[in-house]
Amino acid sequence: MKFKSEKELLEYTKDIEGKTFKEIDSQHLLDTANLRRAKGLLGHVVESGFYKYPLNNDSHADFEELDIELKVTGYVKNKNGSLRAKERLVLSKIDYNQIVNETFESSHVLGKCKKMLIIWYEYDSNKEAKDFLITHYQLYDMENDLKVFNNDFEIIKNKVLDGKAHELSEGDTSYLGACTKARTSSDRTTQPFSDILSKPRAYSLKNAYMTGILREHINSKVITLNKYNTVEEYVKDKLRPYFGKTQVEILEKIDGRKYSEKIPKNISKMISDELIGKDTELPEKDEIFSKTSFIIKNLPIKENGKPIERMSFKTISLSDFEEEWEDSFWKNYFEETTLITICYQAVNNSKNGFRVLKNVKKISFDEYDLDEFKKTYDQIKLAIEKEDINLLPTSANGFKNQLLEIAPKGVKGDNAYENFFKNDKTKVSFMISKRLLIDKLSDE
DNA sequence: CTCTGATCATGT
DNA sequence: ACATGATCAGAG
Repeated sequence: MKFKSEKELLEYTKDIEGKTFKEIDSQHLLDTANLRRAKGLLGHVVESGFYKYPLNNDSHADFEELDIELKVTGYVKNKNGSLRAKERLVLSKIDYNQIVNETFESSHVLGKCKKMLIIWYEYDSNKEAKDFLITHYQLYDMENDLKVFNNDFEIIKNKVLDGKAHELSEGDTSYLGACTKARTSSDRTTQPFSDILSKPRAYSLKNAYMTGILREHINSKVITLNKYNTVEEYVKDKLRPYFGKTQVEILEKIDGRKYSEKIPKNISKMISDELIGKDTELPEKDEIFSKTSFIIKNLPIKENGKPIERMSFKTISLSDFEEEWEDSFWKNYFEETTLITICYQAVNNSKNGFRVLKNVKKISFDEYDLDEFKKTYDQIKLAIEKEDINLLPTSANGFKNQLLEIAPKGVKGDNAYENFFKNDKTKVSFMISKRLLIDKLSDE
């Protein structure tokens, strides 16, 4: 079937809403396939069954005459009813040897994926794939976020130019990710400015971005112009007037109160909440926040720039460890998230409250980090399996060169590690080790 | 000092 | 009432 115009294509596509894959599978692809791991199969079903296209693997856009690429992707319903993309959307492969000669405007990925018809279905772990329900479709155009894409593209390109393709991480960028794409985990490829072999990667629209555009589509929200290319840029902009000032000075400037006596323990957090915004308010402040996964962090550092503390993350619960690492929440979390770290320097070993706003650092995790984190994850699985507190990878009890630790959390009188094994009373969280932080902060 | 379990202040 | 982000504080 050929379409003469976008309008015609969209008109035809209307009928797909409300259908399950089984209902449109006129080529009976679902009958023979062994589901579950058959990636891309649902896309093929839509392509051949609904649009009556012969299956192709060439590099042309699916609706070639319109330069529109077809993408079929899932979302899940959160407990509170909101929707969230199930996965990142993988675009074309990154050719490390080519990217260095490209701009985003001239790139292969933009050529193929600038406009996409995205078909959304509701993923439901209790259903078989053939029964997933298609509920939305949208014509998506990268043009709307071109500034951010350009910036992301340059970040990826620059890493390759620096001979650091092997250090790429999805957390490096805002919307356009460089996700791993290998047939096997040992698959490696060359890069132009280093002899180190690198994991093959593909461009992707990051999970948080997909969630952003889905929600935008459903709420038909008016697109607010976004002023910033990265969260880091936003944060630096907001903090600009305060660099070189102490925490107490900054807070006094903001709220007019004096803090000479008792310093609130969370003074850095009070400042970042006020100047940058509380996490829940951020999506309204700038579009960049509703389409990226990031965390604003505060960190005290010494005069030599090294961290004074480890960095903590939210609590972990038993159910987080049911999956294998590859499919786990935490792998995805560390893979995709960017930590925007506001550093306060302890000049003359000054105490909390009297440290000076020094800089803002971006931290993301690469393959090496994730492989190390896996060890911690697997160790926790083991501890759970054996129900043995002593096996938990704490910093004291863990293994050598551990980058991800677990640490207690809670209130006075808690017995944190004991509680971890009682699902409903989690009192344990992840912390990344100082060693890793030192490494991350000294980058550049 | 560093290490590491414990605890605080606040938000939801 | 409990999770979160972050610092505190005793041991060594």
